Amino acid sequence: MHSIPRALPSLADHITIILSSNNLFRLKQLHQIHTQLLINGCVTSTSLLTDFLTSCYRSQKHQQYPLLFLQNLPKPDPFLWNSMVRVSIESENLQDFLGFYNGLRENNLVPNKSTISLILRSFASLCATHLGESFHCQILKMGFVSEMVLQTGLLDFYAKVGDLASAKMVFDEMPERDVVANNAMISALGKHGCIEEAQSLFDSMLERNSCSWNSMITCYCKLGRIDSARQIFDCNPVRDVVSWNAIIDGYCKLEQLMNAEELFFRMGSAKNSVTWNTMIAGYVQSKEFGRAICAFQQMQSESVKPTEVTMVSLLSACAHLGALDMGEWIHAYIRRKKFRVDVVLGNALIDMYCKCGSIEAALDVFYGLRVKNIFCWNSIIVGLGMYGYGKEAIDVFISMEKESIKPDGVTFVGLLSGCSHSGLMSAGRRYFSQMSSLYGVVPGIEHYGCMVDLLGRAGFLEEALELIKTMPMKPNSVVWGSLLRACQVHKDTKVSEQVTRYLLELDPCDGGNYVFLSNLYASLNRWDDVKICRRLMIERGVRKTPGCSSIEVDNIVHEFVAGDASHPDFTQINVFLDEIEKKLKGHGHKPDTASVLHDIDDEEKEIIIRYHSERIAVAFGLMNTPPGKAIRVVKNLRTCNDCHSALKLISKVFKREIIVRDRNRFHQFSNGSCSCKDYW
DNA sequence: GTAGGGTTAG
Repeated sequence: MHSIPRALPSLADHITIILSSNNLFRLKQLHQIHTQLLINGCVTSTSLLTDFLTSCYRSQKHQQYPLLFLQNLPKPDPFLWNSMVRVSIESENLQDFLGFYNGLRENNLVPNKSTISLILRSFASLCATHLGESFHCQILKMGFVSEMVLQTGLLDFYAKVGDLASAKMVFDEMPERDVVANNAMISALGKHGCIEEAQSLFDSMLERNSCSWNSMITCYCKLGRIDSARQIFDCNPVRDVVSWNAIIDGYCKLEQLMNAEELFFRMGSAKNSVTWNTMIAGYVQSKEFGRAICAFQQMQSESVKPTEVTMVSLLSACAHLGALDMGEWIHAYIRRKKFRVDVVLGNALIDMYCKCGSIEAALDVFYGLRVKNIFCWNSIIVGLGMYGYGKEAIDVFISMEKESIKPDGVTFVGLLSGCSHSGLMSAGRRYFSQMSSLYGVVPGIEHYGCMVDLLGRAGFLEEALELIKTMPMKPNSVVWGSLLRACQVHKDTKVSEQVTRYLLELDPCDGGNYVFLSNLYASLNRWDDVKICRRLMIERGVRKTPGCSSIEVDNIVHEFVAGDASHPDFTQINVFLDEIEKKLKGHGHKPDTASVLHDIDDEEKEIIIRYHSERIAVAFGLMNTPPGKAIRVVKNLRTCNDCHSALKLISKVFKREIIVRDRNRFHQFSNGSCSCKDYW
């Protein structure tokens, strides 16, 4: 009689202690509780138990435990089962979800309404079309037919997975439609571009709330019809913060930042975190990375709480800028604020670390992610390839296969370019031939591009040319460019001329092609052809993209454009560049001027090369960072031969690791050599 | 219910 009351508080205390100490890793204690609970016939408070089981599940160490526990209960508990179904689907773990869901059904229980809603929403966001469809059938069998909330959930599910026909069917079958259902249908129609139908449904509605208006704004924005969207925004009688956010986003998506900002500033203190996120994302989409970071600082000074979404945009900005310090700061901020690192944020971190030159940190994040989607796998495969870790990229691909993730076109771009950067000929050939036969991914022009690059670099110029001639699509300038580059590396001038003519025809506006061609002629001392090239550029109004390099020092990104003297420290940098040059010459460096466009004398050429933007950025880095700290530079173009060999030497002479991200890949210079093994 | 985020060959 009194043995149970005595056992109960101690049991509850036990759970509370474990929960509060955050120590869920003691299996022994778990078993103890488990046994006691079974003996007691589960009389502990359900909410405490729910906390306990969900914490177990979230702790990652004993994820299998809650299922075991529930299966062993003498009497099935609908609340506990429902909770676990919700927790597992919330963490986007379909396998666990199915385990709990099937367990629930096997115990003759039914999911409750809120569980069903959540499942439908999760299926929608996971695009789990088939699961959603079969779930729909089950809901019908369980007799939830006339529940308006669930029908709206179904409607929303079909809308999100892109099945407009089913959405319409659910909608038509609804005995009555409230404003919520109508709104869901409007947004479904809008997503499929059926704007006329959406508009007429909107016009026919007797009751409209702010969501109805906002859905219409979004519909027009999604179609790029910003003027119609603005009209609705302007005459919306129930304008709320969402209306503002929607229209601002519409402008951002069209890169009309001025219009977006005008509204943004007009909002004053009515801005919420979504408004800020929209604007920050807008800056990032328009490649205004610095302004994105400024906006974030302002957001903080106005005490608006940043969210996971803010972090994703900021990380993307860092990735583009190559701002590792800033990226690391954001990562620390994410940890400090205990933001949930889901697949999207996780991928943003992986991408940031990859693009900022810290592949180790990228791998850490990657392996730390419990749920990975195709984007995460692709990011890390592409990343490894960019560093010249082709073998490792293949290893990751193999484990991706083991986890039954189906590779897509991007995966193969990463894999093939990785093989190309590492000179893995046979692996590259094998994956190229397998991608359609074994994996069902039809090679696109980008995959042919990778193969041309792979073959060309390895010196199989004829085979590369043959591939271009037989490929099922018209070769573009990238493909010809790869071959041309290969011709240059292998000093083949026979194929080059033929290729260049195609190139200029295909892409008469790309300044890079002219420069390349001109340099090729220059290296052969064919100065008349150089002149023709330059004249063509002037005639066609094509300009060489100026080389631009950036380096982050103390959280500020400094940009240097080749030959540009506008940086405030320019004079000092210049003096230092002279010093570097002297030291390099002392170590036997001979300037290689082949990449200089102009027909000018050698001394002048050397000066032009010395002012290549990456050299300025590296000099600036050497001057402004403590000894031993790695120097990380991001360049918009490909590094020239001279800079490449100079940087190798600088890394040795100044005892600094230098990491340069150029247009194609990473170069890790250390103690006189480069990670690309001069194969780039 | 409405708003915000990620990978792609030279």
